[in-house]
This record gives sequence, C-alpha cells and structure tokens, in this order.
Amino acid sequence: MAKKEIIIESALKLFSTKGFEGTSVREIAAEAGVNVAMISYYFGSKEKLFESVVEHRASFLKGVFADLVNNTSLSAIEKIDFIIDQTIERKLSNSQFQHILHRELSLEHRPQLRDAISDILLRNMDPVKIIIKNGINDGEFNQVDIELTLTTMLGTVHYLLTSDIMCRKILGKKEGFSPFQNKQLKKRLSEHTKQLMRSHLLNK
Amino acid sequence: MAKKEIIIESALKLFSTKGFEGTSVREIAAEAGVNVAMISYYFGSKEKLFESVVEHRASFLKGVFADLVNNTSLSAIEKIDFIIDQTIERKLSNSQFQHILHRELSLEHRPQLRDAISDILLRNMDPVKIIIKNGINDGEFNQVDIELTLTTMLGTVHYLLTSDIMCRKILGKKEGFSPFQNKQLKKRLSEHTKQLMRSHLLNK
DNA sequence: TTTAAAACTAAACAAATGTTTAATTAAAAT
DNA sequence: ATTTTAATTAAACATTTGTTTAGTTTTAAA
Repeated sequence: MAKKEIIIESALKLFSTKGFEGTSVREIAAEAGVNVAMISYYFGSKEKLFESVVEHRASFLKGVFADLVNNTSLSAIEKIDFIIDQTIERKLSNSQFQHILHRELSLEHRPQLRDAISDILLRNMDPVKIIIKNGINDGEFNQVDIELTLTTMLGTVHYLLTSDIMCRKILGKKEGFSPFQNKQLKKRLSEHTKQLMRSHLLNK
Repeated sequence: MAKKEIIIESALKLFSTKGFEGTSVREIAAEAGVNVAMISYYFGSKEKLFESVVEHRASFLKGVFADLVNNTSLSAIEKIDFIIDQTIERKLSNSQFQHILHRELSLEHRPQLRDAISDILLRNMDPVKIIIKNGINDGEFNQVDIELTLTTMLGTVHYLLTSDIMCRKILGKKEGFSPFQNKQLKKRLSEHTKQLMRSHLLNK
C-alpha cells in the first residue's frame, strides 16, 4: 500500500474514534509510521487530509440502485428488499466511515464539507424514491410518505450503528458482544426492516 | 439566570455546533461574557463543565412513560401514538442537546461519559418495551421484534434530526427552510410514524 | 465596622497544536 | 555518471490550548 494511502487509512481510524479536532496530526503520523511533515507534504493541511479521507472512502460508495429503477424482472417490493439488504451491508461494513460522516454533518463549521457529505449519504436516495413512487402508481404500494419512508429505512440501520454501547444496550447484550461484526444481528435487522416495509407499503 | 447557568447554556450552544474539542474555553467564556478563569473556578475543568452540561440538560428528560404502562384507559396502540408524539416533541425541541449526546456516543474516549449518555437516551426504553410486549400478549399487536421496533421509532426521528442540511435535502426543501422549528414537519413526521407503527403492529 | 468568604480579574504557565524550514537521502531521468 | 526531482527527516515556528496564580473587588457574616 502506498504511503499516502496508509496515512489516509490511519486518519480514518483515528478520526472515527476520536473525532477530527480530537485527533492530532502527530497521532496520525505515529499511527501511520511516518514523519509529521509528510502530512503537510502530501495533503497540504490536516483539513485537506480530512477531505481526502472522505473522497477516498466515498468512492467505494458509488450509486448502485440506479440500474434497479428500470429492472422489470423484479417487483417493487422485491426491489425494496434488495435495497434494504444492500444498505445494511454497506453501513455495517463501513461503520467507521459512517461515524465520521454523521459527526461532521452534525457540526456547523466547514459548511462546504457538510454539503459534500450529505450528497454522499443521499447519493442513492433518488432511485429509491422513484422505485417507491412507481410502486405507488402501479397500485402495488400504499400511498405512503415517500421521503419519510426512506428516512425510516436509513434511520433504523443508522440508529443501531450509533455506537456499540447503544447497540448492546438496545439489544440487551453483554459487554463482550461486538455488534458490528455480528452476522446474526445483520440477519435480524434485515428481517425486521423487510417485514416493517412490507406491512407499511403493501396494500392490505 | 445565575452566572453558572449562563456558562452552561453557552457551552451547550457551542458544544452542539462545534463539538467538544472544537470549542475552546475562551470561546465559551466570551459567549457567556465571563472571565476564562471562572470556568475552572466553577467547574474545575472543561471536561467537568461538559459533564455539568449533560447533567443539567438530562434533568429535563426525566422518564415520562413509566405511568403509561399501568394505564388501563388507553389501548396499546393509543399508548404508542402518545409515545411517538412525546418523542418527536422532545427530540425536536432539544435538538442541540441531542447532537451533543449522539456525537459523544460515537466517540471512543471518555468511556464513562458514554455510558452515562446511553443511559439517558435509553431511560424511557424499558416502559415502552413492556407496553409493546403487553400488546403482543393481549393479541392486540403482531409478534414483532420489540427492540428493533423501538429502534425504528427512535431512528426515524433521529435521522431527520442529524442536521438541518440533511433534513432539507431529504424533504427537498429550499435553503431558507428551518426544519427544527417547523410545525408542519412535526405533524408530517408524527403522522408517518404513527401510520407506520399501526401497519407494523396491528393484526391484519 | 471589622472580618471572612466568595466572586472576579489580568497575567502568566507549560504543554500541545498545525505548519514550515532547511538539510539530507533516495529515486528517476538525462 | 551526473543532474534533477521526489521523499524523508529533525528541529524550529508561532499560536492556541486548558489551567493556575496572585491579587483585587464584592458580598455576607460577626
């Protein structure tokens, strides 16, 4: 792995556990095993390093639901099922990055970065909106509040993700339980959300 | 208002918009219109001031759902309706404080504070769990995943609350729209969540 | 009115911060 | 083999950080 990338990954790790202002460039340099000056040398500043971290990771989160809109072999609810599983998979396996994004989003300095982040998080929103809208127009779905239905889907996953402590307390698990690597949790979350969305969306 | 309280309120405001490490004691002192030394004088340290902020605000969030469990004049779903409205009301009118709590929760230093915060956030969880459980036992509710149903309720509200930017983008609103003071949003969120929970919980 | 405690201040403190400098080593190009 | 560019280093830079000090003013008690 290139040294530049090692720095980015080290920064990702530290930013996610200690926050941006809570992490010093010296800590990042130590974690990456490089000289402090290398950060200015490669990225120009701590802030620009942060932006590089976001860009680097965001590239993994490319839009994948766009194709789904015009897919005719799946019913609308089957598409929703697929979206739910993808969303859970992504968010759980990128929990560190999710923490960074949401934390930055809740802060009010660096407004242009906030804007970029909300774009990343909502990148997949439009296709899903259309899928729900089509489901409604075709009579397959009830006339639900589209935006808030989306909010519910994302919010359910995200709320569990807030912290391992929260997750354990919500689920009543013991100290040792590591929520974000747990396969059973993933399945449980998937089944709950799918069932929830079916009763919410499908005509009775 | 006592000077000590002015400091706490100033700290709340700054911590919520700039984060704990992103806010200096000098900024807090300036915002409160007091000498920097007063913060050490009253609270001992910046960290202890933070704890005071949390304590001070947490006292407003006393448990209010405990009585609801043994209330016999309301049906289970009516209790859920009440809980939804209360939760929305509380979270929206304390959005600054909610930001602080969730941000701290997603960080991994100050573990004992994290624990205290998750307790505050989940303080009302147990009575709600029991209400759902009773609803299931009485045959009024479907056999849902209790903990994740709760997660959905809290997560839906919380996800909108993440930031005004997110909220605007999700709802497709213009720049000027102030989500957290908006009455219409409150109503829309309330209706969506109630409807969602009814189709999820009630036997078909 | 005197005394004691509390509230408040400006200045100083050491430590940590992000960044730059100037020098050196390594790699690539000529 | 020589030159040029890139990578890397330790040290220094100026600020900012949270906190303390030592002194003053205000308030309350005796």
